[in-house]
Amino acid sequence: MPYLTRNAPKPEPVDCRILTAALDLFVERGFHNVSVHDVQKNANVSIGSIYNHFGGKEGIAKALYYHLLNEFEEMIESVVAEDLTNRQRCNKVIELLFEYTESRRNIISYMLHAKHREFLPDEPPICSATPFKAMRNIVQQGIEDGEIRQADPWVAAATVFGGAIRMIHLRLDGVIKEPLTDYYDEVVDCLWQGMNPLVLPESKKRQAAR
Amino acid sequence: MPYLTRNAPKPEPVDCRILTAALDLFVERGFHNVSVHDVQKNANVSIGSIYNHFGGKEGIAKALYYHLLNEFEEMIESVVAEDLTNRQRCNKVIELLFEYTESRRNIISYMLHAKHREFLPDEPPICSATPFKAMRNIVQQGIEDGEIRQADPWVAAATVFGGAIRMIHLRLDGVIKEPLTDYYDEVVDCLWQGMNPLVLPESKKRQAAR
DNA sequence: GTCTATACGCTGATAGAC
DNA sequence: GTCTATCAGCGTATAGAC
Repeated sequence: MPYLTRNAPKPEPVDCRILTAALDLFVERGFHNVSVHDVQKNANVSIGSIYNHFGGKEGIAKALYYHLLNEFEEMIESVVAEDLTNRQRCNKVIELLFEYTESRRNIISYMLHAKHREFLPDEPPICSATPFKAMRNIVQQGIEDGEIRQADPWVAAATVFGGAIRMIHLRLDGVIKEPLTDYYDEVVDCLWQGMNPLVLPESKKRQAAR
Repeated sequence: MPYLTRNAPKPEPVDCRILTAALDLFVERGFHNVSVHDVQKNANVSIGSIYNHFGGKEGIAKALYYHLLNEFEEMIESVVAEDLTNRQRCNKVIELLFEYTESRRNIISYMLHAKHREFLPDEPPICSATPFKAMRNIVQQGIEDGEIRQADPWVAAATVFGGAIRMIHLRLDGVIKEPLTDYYDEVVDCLWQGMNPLVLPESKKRQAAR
């Protein structure tokens, strides 16, 4: 199931209906503002089914989390598998994240916004989960291969993906009105070239030295 | 009250005790996992007082939000008031955000993590709030003055502050172990110079062209 | 303004028939 | 495995004394 996508089988099984309904509701209202009854109604299932399948509301959130994390991981892995430079891999990841923010908004929103500590008490935070580790690895490899500037691993990864992730947040919050894909080229340009002006006016050069 | 700081008056008034207790609890457990009784106990106040002062749990969250937003705004404004280039202002904002992530962790955490849509139904998302607007303005001014690379306003602002904000998230989640202030220099370096290696190996130049 | 005690609704969860 | 009906507990909010 590459790239977070998955052509759902025609007759959606019960599990799937529950997860889909829950995802939509969780994203729209927030985990704690959704009751099991809400999910039940939206999924056209009985409460009993929900408890049979997932053992409760937390169970749903948990399953959803691991499922999406897994799709996310496969997406990254498929990028790593391609024959690209690590810099190109970074760009590809950003491109895909932007695309999926547009086409599968709720998936991205759930993974990004959800405070997993609230329903996965002793789970490590999402930033240390494998897909994010894989993203850091790409950057790290890029540094070792001389394609990417030498820098502390955390700083490098945060710089490479931070701007894009920020754009995604702004888009999800409805602050940015245009599709993210429109911004892709400029985002990667700024990312690799830095925010220094191409030609620094003489008058500013001294002050900017700092 | 500059820079998010405020030397509290010795005998803390009731309102203040409630807000402080609520902030700590909200950050630690999440808004929905905190009951009014919890706040009451932690603040050494009665439930009645809470309802008299803030009208309920949402009222507390709301007051807290506006209060901190205000402090945040004053912090930005004080930076704008300084006699600096806009680039230096950006750096200063990042520096201060890093410092306060270390010294006043909960404030930053509340503003960054809290899903305000959940208790402020018809409030615009925080990213469009005035302090963030002010940050974008600094970048915009920098562009117009030729200190900062020409780019779409959203992209420029996201690139300038995205990496730093990402670092803050990682630090708040406990993924980064060292104080953020240790990373400041490298973060701004990467930000302004971009992630291209200073010397690109010949072998990579062709591929990296993309 | 502050407090205690109380009411009421909602929600997560279970029991038990089919 | 699926469903309906029902329970028990928590959490918000209020009433009313001080």
